[in-house]
Amino acid sequence: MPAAKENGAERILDVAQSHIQRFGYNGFSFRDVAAEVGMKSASVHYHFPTKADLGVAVVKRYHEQFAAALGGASDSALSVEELLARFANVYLAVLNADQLMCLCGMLGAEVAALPEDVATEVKNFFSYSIDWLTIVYERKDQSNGKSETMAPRIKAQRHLATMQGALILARSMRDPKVFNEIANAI
Amino acid sequence: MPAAKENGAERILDVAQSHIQRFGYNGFSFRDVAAEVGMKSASVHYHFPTKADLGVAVVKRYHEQFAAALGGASDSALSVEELLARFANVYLAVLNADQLMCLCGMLGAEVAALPEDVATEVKNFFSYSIDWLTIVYERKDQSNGKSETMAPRIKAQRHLATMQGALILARSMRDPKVFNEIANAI
DNA sequence: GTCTATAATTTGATAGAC
DNA sequence: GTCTATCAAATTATAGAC
Repeated sequence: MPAAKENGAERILDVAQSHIQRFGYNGFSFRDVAAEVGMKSASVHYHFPTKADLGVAVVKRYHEQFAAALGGASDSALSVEELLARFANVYLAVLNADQLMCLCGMLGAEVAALPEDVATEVKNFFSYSIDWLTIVYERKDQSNGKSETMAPRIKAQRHLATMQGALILARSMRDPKVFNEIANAI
Repeated sequence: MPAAKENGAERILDVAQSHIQRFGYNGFSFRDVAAEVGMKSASVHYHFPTKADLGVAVVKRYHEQFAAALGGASDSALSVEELLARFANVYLAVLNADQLMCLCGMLGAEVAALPEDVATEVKNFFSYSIDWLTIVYERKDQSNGKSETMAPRIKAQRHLATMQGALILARSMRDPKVFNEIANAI
């Protein structure tokens, strides 16, 4: 959520994130970002010396914002259904923004082409997401008494995979409804 | 499946496909492909004048090979379970090859950065995949009598999304097991 | 912090010899 | 069908003035 007044570094992060979500890590340049922010590429290098530095900063900030939007998974004030709905809504906000991929869904696909620092941050984001969902599914299993055959962590992985794939499908089919249909089907 | 003896165009398609699956459309160059094939970039341009031409050819061939490996979805000699297992096995072969993305999963993420011709072929591939899975889920609904609330097409979309997302997760986590766990959980 | 200028490399693509 | 040679543009990155 871009605040009303942002410093140069923040505006660069906003634009860089949007470009990565649209075109991928290899699909944007310092000049692209600089032009949209309203400065020259040398000024972007002042804030983020290398492209890997910029990539790492974008992913770290995204991770933090994502965690803030999700809140705690063991928050007992919310039901399991409310927590999963919140998770879906965070993804829905991403898609509706401008038919964007999840930042880390995009970078996850490209992971073999990323600087190692950036790839590590992407892994951290997914680890966090799986941990969050695992806690929710553990609570779900506890609440309904029947013995579950599938481990909560596997359910969490499947849940996350379905959301990421739904974003790819919706974009590829050029039909945002596809995401909603899949998200509601989970 | 690269045959023992291939002409220049086929070898180029093999290498280009592998590079796209690893690094994405913006992550490979004519020179990269030429070097691995053992020729010069000008020779690649002889076979595929533009990068978009090469991209379209790669996706079309992938689509054909995928369809051949899947076979007919209404093939009554196979059970619904066998058909879904076959679908999963085609994806598994992709991942095991060398921790690759599905070609169209990668291109689907990058769709906003693709030439329109290539984006159209990606959409065709996903339309085909959803149609194939929809037929299988229709048969499944017919065989077990209970009234289903979720339309077969929605189930098909969800199934496909989960497979694509599972490839992203497995690569990002650098753990191929993740794909198997998710695929078995469907 | 932002600029101009520029270096060093890579990229997609073409011309023309063999 | 493949090569050498080359081009024009774009890319990441740096040096130094303001």
